[in-house]
Amino acid sequence: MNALTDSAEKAAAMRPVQRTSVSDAIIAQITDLIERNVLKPGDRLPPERELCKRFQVGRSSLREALRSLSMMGLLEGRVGEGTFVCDKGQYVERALQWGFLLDRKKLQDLSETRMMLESQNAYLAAERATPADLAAMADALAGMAEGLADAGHFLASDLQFHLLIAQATHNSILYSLLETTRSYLQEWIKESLADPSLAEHRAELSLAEHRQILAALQRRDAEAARQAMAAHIRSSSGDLAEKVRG
Amino acid sequence: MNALTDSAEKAAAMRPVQRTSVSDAIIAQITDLIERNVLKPGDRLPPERELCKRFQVGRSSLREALRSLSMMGLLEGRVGEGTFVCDKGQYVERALQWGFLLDRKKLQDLSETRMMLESQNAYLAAERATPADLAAMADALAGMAEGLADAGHFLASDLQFHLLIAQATHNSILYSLLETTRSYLQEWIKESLADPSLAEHRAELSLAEHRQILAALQRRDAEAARQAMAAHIRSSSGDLAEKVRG
DNA sequence: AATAGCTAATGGTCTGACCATCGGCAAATA
DNA sequence: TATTTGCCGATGGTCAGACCATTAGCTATT
Repeated sequence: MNALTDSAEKAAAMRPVQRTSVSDAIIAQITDLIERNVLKPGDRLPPERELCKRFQVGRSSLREALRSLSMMGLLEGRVGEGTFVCDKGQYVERALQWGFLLDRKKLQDLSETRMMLESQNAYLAAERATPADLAAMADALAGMAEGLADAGHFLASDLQFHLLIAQATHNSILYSLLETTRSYLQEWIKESLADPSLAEHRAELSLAEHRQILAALQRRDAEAARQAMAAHIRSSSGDLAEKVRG
Repeated sequence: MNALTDSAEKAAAMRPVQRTSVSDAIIAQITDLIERNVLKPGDRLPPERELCKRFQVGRSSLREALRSLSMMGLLEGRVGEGTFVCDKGQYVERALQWGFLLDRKKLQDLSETRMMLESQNAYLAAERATPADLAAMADALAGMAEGLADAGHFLASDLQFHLLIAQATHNSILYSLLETTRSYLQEWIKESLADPSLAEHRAELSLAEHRQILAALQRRDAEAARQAMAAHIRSSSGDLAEKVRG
């Protein structure tokens, strides 16, 4: 054995050297620029070939960095136009999305999660919704009433109503989570309403349930809003659950 | 004006073509393989040059894909050895790198989201926890009691207790969400406990609160469990909230 | 005035090359 | 024999140059 490897003190004294990859360095720089607001949302970056000269790196390394930043939702590349800073500051939201990207297929779990998010959002929205928020919800509800015959129109207004509630919480993360879970379930929701025998009855019932929710929100009755939303999801996902099991 | 552009029907009939980039296609394929567990954590991918032949793409595109996957914490490249599939835990570590992107509003939102997840998980856990789950929680609680003096030990057991509750919901998505939100807040939680003047008092208080939660879970009293958890989070995040505002 | 065609700029992709590092093996060494 | 040293092939990391598809903006034609 070497004497050095035996000496815990000396071994501790020399740490592994810091080996930073070129791409990581570029990522760090650009991220820093965005964070310090030197690069503002919507701004256009210099062309790749010029960035190569500035950073003194090859185009491969630069592109790997830009690609990663695009994947994180910080940048967006458009052919023939340039590379732009994204306006949506969805850093965290995007990351949370990755979190359960791997074990989807758990429709049941997802449905339960959605129910919890929706009802809790209703609770918070009752406390925080501005008059403008409530007005927008009323509009969406009117849209649903108009679209009773048109499934597409009805569903769009339905979705909008739920998203408006999430928006009224004024919590971007809760909104993003609901949006994501909802988007995963959207396919099945569509299918369940595609059945013409159920559609009409369900649409009317759904409309009534939404009215109750909105009424609770307008009364600022958080607990009632939560329960109304929970009841709505339960009733509307009943067919869905059967479909999943069948 | 062209007649076609005036015709809403015909315009609606032809949608924009789907232009999928090569890298995105590779990312989708590899992600899918990992999801379906064909590629297990620790597995080694074929060399880049061979992947190029298999995917029939250039090395640039392949590397941009691998780079993005590495950035998301799914893969890890080691020079001279190969590219390996990460276990899911490594993802959090990478994600923390972006922790500084959190502004105050986001931090508050995240904290609120966590509170909602924790309390709702407690509710569900009260209904579903198995005897084994409850025993594990009791162990974690004992660990906290042991570590009253050792902040590191205490915090570890604390975290474990909360994760065990999430696990007891037997809902993988809720667990994953809580795990992620928690990991983001972990460093701030650490900071707030780092203040020695507060630490001792808070630790004892925290222990008592955890005992109440566990008691509610053992009684299968879902509502009590939720409220106990909510109270705990409120009390333990009080200092945190002040730190954020200051 | 509107349209079609041209041109330059730009991101996307491919190829081939070189480098630094790592694992393993054989030769040299004690 | 056991350990160390040096070498070699494989592999990820990086670079440079080229070509392609798309886009915006300009120009000439109608």
